[in-house]
Amino acid sequence: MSEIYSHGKKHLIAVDCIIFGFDDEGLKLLLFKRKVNPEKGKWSLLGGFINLNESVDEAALRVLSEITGLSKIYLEQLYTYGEVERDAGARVISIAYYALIKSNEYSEKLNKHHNAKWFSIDNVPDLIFDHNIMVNKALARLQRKSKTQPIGFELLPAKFTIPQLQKLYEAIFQKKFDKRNFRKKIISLKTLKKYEEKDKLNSKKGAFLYSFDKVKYKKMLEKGYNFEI
Amino acid sequence: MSEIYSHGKKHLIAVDCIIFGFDDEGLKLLLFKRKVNPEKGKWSLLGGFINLNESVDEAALRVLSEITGLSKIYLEQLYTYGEVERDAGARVISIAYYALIKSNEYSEKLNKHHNAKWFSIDNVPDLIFDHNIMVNKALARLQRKSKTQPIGFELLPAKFTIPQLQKLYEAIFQKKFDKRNFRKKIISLKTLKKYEEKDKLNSKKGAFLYSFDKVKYKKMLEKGYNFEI
DNA sequence: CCAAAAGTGTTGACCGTACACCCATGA
DNA sequence: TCATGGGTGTACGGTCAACACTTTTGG
Repeated sequence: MSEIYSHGKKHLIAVDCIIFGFDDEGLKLLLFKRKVNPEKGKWSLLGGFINLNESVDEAALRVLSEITGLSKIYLEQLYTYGEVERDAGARVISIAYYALIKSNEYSEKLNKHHNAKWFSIDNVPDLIFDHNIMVNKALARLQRKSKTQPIGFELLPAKFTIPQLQKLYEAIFQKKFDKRNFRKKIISLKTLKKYEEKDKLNSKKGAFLYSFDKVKYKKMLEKGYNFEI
Repeated sequence: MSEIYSHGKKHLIAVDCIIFGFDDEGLKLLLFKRKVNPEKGKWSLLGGFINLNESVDEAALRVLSEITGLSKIYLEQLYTYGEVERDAGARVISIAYYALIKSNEYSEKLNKHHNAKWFSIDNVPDLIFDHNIMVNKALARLQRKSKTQPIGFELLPAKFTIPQLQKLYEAIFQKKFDKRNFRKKIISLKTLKKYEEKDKLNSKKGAFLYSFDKVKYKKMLEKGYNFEI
């Protein structure tokens, strides 16, 4: 090893995951009751240290799948937090990731086992360290990305209705949309496939089911379409 | 220290800086000839290890100001690169930052001393490790941010002309704009202050000088203005 | 039969884009 | 006087935002 490397100081590096979910009640955040000191018993994001033989992305994926049991998760690096005193226990640099989980693929049983709980995005409790800052940044990122890319689909089941999709976007952007304009915009993207089936869970009339056409979406992205609503 | 921290493995953490500059010839990148093995003699980004007693942001700023002699630099964290084998010399996790430098405040003499050289953004050589990937991501970020925030100003002297500003935006977005539309858009933002002086370096007629009004700009950002051209 | 959610079109305002000529001046 | 870059206005088309009524059907 070149001498320059031996002069570098070594650090503890963690990953912390902001886990978003979505259901009838709106956008949710999965939080965990901390099991160790300091700050034992307080709510926190899911975290873990990075091993020597895994990449940072792999570490985030490992931590997530250990807890959720899911392997196909939308996961994206958010930001790295490196203040010296950010963690009261030791100097730890934390690389934050955010994940989007399809709630219908996630088992609620896991929560009791891990002391976890879903919180509504507009009712997030005080979290340890700088975790509230991470959550705010993740929400801002989700909003920004949703304007140009349909990542919101990652939070919905494979088949969904347009009113359901609208509720998702209203939850992400925290504002209401006109349903005629919303439908018009979504349809104009030509990336939805309509089914004959209806979902009657939320209304007597029933709403047609749609799915998302990934091939058409990729073409759309290349052309530089703007998903803004 | 809680037991959990002592189980974490420690890593070498570096910062790497993508340094942008701008002059008559266009958008530039400051690159350095590597002085150590492996890859000695190849071009690379400016980098350094993070000390135990400094935050990650502070480390990036320290590395930058050691080289450029500048202290007021626009600096923003870009992304963290954590593949196990990304650095051929050792397992190093690198936190990339990008910097915008006003070329008139930067002394060209510094370059010889540090084996550094400015490269045109559309003529970047092969760099060590994953540094080309970092550069591409930084340019994409600069483009995206420039659509909603006038960070391009960080690359210009305090007083500049509108044709100069247009050249900067054309360099960032790598495409030409209609000068009437550009001027109209920029003026409509109402964040420029016009001076009576003219700059005659680039034309016989001379172009009026402007400066950027940060107070008006901040108000604009709160209202959510779109800087897109 | 009625409550509740799904579905449907039109219009005006604004913004982005395309486009051509005159002005000032140093050489 | 002329070559060079600086400066100016208008018209079209597309996208966003506002707005109200009909349809379906389970209870």
